[in-house]
Amino acid sequence: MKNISIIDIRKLFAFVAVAEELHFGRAAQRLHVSQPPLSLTIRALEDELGVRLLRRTSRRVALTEPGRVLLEEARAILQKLELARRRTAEAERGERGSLALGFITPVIYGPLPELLQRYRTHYPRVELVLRESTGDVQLEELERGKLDAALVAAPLPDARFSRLSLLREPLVAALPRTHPAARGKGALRLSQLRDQPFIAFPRGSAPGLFDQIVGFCARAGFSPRIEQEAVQHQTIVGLVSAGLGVAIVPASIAKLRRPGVVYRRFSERSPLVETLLVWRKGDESRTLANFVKLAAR
Amino acid sequence: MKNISIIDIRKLFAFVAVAEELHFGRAAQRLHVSQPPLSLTIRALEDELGVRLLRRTSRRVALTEPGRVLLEEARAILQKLELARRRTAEAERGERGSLALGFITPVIYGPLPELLQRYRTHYPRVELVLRESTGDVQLEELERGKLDAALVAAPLPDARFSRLSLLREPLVAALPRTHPAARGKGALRLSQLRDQPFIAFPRGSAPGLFDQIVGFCARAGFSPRIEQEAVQHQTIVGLVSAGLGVAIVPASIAKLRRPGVVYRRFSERSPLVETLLVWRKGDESRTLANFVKLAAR
DNA sequence: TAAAAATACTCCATAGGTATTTTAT
DNA sequence: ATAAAATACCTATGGAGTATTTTTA
Repeated sequence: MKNISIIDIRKLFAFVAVAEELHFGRAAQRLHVSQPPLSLTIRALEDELGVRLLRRTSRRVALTEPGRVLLEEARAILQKLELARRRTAEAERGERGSLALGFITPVIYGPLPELLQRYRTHYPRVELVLRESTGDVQLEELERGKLDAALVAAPLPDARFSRLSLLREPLVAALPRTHPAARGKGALRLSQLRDQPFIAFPRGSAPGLFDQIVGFCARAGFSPRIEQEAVQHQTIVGLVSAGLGVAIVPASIAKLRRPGVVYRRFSERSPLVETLLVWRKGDESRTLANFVKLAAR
Repeated sequence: MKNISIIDIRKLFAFVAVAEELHFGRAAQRLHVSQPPLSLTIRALEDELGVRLLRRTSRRVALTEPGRVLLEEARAILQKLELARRRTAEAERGERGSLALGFITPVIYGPLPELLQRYRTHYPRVELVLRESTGDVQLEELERGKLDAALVAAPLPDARFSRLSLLREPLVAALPRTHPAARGKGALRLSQLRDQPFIAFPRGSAPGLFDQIVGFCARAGFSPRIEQEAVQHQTIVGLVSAGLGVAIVPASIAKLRRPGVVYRRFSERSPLVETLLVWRKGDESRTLANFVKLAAR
């Protein structure tokens, strides 16, 4: 590292002082050094650049043209150095940096929007990188460091991660407005849907939730007759509104209002669908810590 | 200067190497130092910033969030340092910087425009600062360093300055189109203007030129009868076009075409009006030297 | 001749080297 | 068991000090 061809900041700092004072003695006082080493420092800088920066006589010191140019550059560089220190400190406090966050689709209708908004107002200088995908992919990306945190559905197959429960919500029925069961008031008995055509998502895209729904039906004494499959809840609700069948969805999906669709809660005790915030155990990122803290209220 | 609280560039340089290699050993090779001092350097940087920049295990090195932020800042700073060196070198060659140039009004119709254009195409990164004023003010500002060069009329009252003759031109007559002397072809005899009302500038604004004009008339056997005064040649020509009198002006003013004004050269041998480029003796500015060289063709 | 920068020298703090130990996978 | 970072210790370069000389307005 001897032969680093990079200008020494100490020399620049000294040069700025001399260029501003136009007097070696006063500049030396300002820098808390004696005058002779300061002269040597400036001389060394000039030799290094191969340029005369100051015209000196014993009566007056004046900047040359290269000196004026370097003065401007040097001031900018010194300022940038201070900025770097400040920004690094901000990053240390989790006020600057980036946070890669994965999520599964349904949380768009659940806790995600408000959480994001809250975080962005508290930490506006953190760049949020959002990635939507299925739960298994997210745990994989979390492991590899491509994500810092993820919003997924419980249960978590894996003990490698820390977790925080964000939401526990019951299942509700989504019914075409024309459906007989849509007419009633209050709670609906799940067994009423026994022989209805169901619309659901393929088990692979969210096995936990799928099993909860099927299990709920089983406890009500039937196995749902699934006639249509769609990956997105948005699509499922669309098919319901078209009268192709009924669906069982997490309660927060009811925010997805759509003409022709009626939501009703069940009189049976519904299993609770849980949304988890998960992150790598032992991850010391402060942006992450701040996000988790905000998520926990 | 011991207690400068400014981040050491060597440390930043070392950090960038480690952050890019994510391996102390390889980074040390790249920097041509051995590994132990590099570890100490990074440690010192971390202590100085009060921040952990790298998470190290004996198997892998990873950036922390503050580390990522500092890496970005550090790269920008190192780049800016190289830029500073380049720009200083450019200034040394006179390709960057500024040049303050004073001039008297008439040179706008003379050598100034082409000279400026030529200079700007050769040295586009030099900032040209132009100041218009009278000759005496310019010599004063030149002396005080507020100007680097000036275009003034000869003779120069002062031997303190270096000079270059840019233009030597004769005097011509500016006549109202309706004037009898405007009808002739070829040269005009100055003595024909003996009893005409003259329009001239006050002597104080350009004594040299004024005396040349009056002396020219004296040699033709008369003293001009000055009826109107105007400081600007533009105004003088305007008054001529209004028929208020005749004027004697440097030949380059004839470029100032105006309906109702006719210019004619004199048959008598006209004194030559000289435009000089002047600058401080011993001024070593390369921007100035380049300007002078271009002005000399 | 006087104020200010340059030169001459001395000293020590620290960058950098080598040898070795510790640590985590 | 091994690769890699940390620790320990040594050396020497160069940054900073004091005393003095040189320079020019």
